Amino acid sequence: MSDFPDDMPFFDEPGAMPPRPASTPAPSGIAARAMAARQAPAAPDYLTGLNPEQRLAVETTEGPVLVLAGAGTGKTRVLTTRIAHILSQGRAYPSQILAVTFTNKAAREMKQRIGHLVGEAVEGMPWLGTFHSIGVKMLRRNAELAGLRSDFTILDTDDVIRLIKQLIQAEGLDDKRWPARQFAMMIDGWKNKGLGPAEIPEGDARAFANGKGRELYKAYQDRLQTLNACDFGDLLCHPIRIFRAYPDVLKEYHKRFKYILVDEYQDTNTAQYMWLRLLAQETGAPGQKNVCCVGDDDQSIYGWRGAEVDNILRFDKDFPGAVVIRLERNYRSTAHILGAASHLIAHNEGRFGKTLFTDRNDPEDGKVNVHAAWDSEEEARAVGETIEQLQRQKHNLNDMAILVRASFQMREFEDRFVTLGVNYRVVGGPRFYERQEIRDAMAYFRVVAQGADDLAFERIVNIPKRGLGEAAIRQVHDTARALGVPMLEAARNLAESDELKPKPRAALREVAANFERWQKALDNTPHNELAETILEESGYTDMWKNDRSAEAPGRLENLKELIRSMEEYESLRSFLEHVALVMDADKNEDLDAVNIMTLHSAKGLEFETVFLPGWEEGLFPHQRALDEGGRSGLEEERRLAYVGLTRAKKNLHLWFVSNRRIHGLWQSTIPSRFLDELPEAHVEVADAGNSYGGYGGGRQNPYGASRFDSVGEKSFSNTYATPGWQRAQANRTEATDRNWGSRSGHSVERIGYGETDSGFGAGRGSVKGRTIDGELIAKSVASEPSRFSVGDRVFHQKFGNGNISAIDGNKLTIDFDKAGQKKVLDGFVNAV
DNA sequence: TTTAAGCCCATTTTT
DNA sequence: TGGGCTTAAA
Repeated sequence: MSDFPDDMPFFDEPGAMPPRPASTPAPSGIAARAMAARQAPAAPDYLTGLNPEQRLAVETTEGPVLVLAGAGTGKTRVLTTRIAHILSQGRAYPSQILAVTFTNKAAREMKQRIGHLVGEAVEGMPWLGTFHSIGVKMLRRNAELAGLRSDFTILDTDDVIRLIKQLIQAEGLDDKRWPARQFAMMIDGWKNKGLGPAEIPEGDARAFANGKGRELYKAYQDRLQTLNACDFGDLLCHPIRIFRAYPDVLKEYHKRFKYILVDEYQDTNTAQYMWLRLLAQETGAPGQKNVCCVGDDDQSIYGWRGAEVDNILRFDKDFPGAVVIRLERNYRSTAHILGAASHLIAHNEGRFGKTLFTDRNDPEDGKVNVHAAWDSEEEARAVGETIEQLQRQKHNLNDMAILVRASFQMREFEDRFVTLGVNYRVVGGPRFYERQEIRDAMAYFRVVAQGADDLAFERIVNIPKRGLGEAAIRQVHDTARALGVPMLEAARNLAESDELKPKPRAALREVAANFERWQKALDNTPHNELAETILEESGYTDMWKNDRSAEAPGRLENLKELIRSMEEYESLRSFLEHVALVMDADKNEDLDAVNIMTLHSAKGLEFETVFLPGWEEGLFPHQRALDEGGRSGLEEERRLAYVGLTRAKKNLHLWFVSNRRIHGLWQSTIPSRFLDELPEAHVEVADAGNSYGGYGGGRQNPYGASRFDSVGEKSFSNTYATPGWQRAQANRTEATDRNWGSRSGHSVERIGYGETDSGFGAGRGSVKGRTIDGELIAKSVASEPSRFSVGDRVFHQKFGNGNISAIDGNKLTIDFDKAGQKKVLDGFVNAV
């Protein structure tokens, strides 16, 4: 409630004036640029050190501006300096600037860096934050226009799923057949597009719950309203609806915001776009549109969660007369790394087209290294060796990162580092506020703060166990519905009646009495003390103290940490809001450790040395991205590769393996097409040593020969001078057809493609054809009976000779002479 | 209420 | 293959 702006004057009092180092009055528009151009003697120091493009992006304050900022070109610097510039020129008060980011981390960083430039004035920037945090702020001011009270609760995904499950059951639908999780995702998708129940496409509405999708969505929204709650999507959708229905509300914001800045514009979804467009119709004065969007279309990697690259691509159409500024001078990476990344990304269509360059020219800089390994174990071992080697040369582990496409790849590296005794940290992963004990504790607090929070109530009413079974909870639920009151109140009523058996009645009475007492204490007890009391008196801490499992002590520790962190907030409410919006917890930076994370979570980061393992078809690009996204899916994968490459400052190592175990089955893999899209001049194929990394042995790469087919084979040198290098794109399909055309001949070895029903992406039972560049290149033949029988002697590329001991469809269990019993797909073995 | 056995699933993730 | 989750049984 602390930052609830209603107690503040809408426009700022002069006391909030920013420092104004420039004593000259601020000229506007062209005049400003003209003055800058003639090198005004009093150029403030924050401008020094900017390159011309950056400076232009900072100083073009009036009118719409799109800054296309390539990786490592100083994007954040431009954004923060621009704000500092606006402030110190006296063009706006801090509270008249709307600055939006996607993540809390980005917002925090921005705030910090502006602080360095302008000092205290940052504190007066209440409208710097994530889309969602700003959305909440707006919604709280006008909650009643969305049918909510201003103290509404924000539900997390967990709550949402439980709520939807209840609704599905209430409709008399089978919650197995219609999973709540799936419907939650559908709702999320609709809200990403800004669609309410009435606006969703008929097809979507029919696709769920026997055609009841729309009704269910409606029921969900109604339920949220009675609960006085919002989901994440609503934090933007409600404001959009309010802006449209109440122009005077929007008008106020138009008057208020003189400058709008948006970070990572390529990641905006349709709802965010609509929200922004409404606000950006006017900034400060009639006809004025001071919107500055910063982004990089080449780093758009969140299409799968609703981001529309199109938003950035059509910026100049949305805002006619927009100035487009390209930042292409890279300050991060070596020329080789940039060359490799640029060449790769050039394979994408539908992009603005930027070419990163650098002045850096150090002959010491090595090329990008491509390595082959036999399997993922060897891959991890080799990466580990390189890391130890670097460590011996006094490199910090903190400066190294392993970026994987999918998190299952992490395990092998972790295992390896454990045996080597190398420190590592996994970035991302399950977060503090998502832990069970934290959520439970938060549920207690939520009920205390907002008695109508039924979802929170239901979560903890029987935790710790109080003998309140399903039946009793159902009764509370039904009573609450019947009386139209929150469950807490219904519980109180029931405890006084004799509708329940003595045991649950007593339990309910105690719970109700507890909450009543805590709620009373809320106003006159420091909230962190109260929180501790709640957890003690409810028996929640005891529950974990009595728990003998290995995690219990850690959970108690987390609860302590939770209480400790509450001190920083002035009220229970503001703490709850913080947790709802800021789900991240900080990692231990003190420890020197190798960073392991997914490519997605690496966006925005940089490391001296980067390892990119798993560059194989099916994994990267991921088969599922190709199947579901066609050509645009492939392009997004390529952008992901680009993001990966551009994280590296000096050293970059790419890896691919010939064999990988997927879902317990060994699959033979072929090098990623992205490897072939790297330019020869900047890449070095590292010696594979003893390992046989080639895609040889008579198999054929269905995408046509690749220059990586024979890495490690002695008949070829380790260079690019392999025959496959000149492979034309057209040959790819041709070669593929040839390959598949001959598949019925037993002499031709088959690779695992198409026939697998457990391979990448293919669904069980219903095997899809494989799609590359959006075209179907091969149909599955899963129905084909296995050409082997039990007892057959076969040869496997990885495991050698063995006898088949069992056959399950196309899955063979084979007793190998050397490797022991393994399960493999029949496509990977040959009759001997 | 707790434990064991079957069952389904298997990119990426922020708020 | 292996983890998370639901169901069935004690």
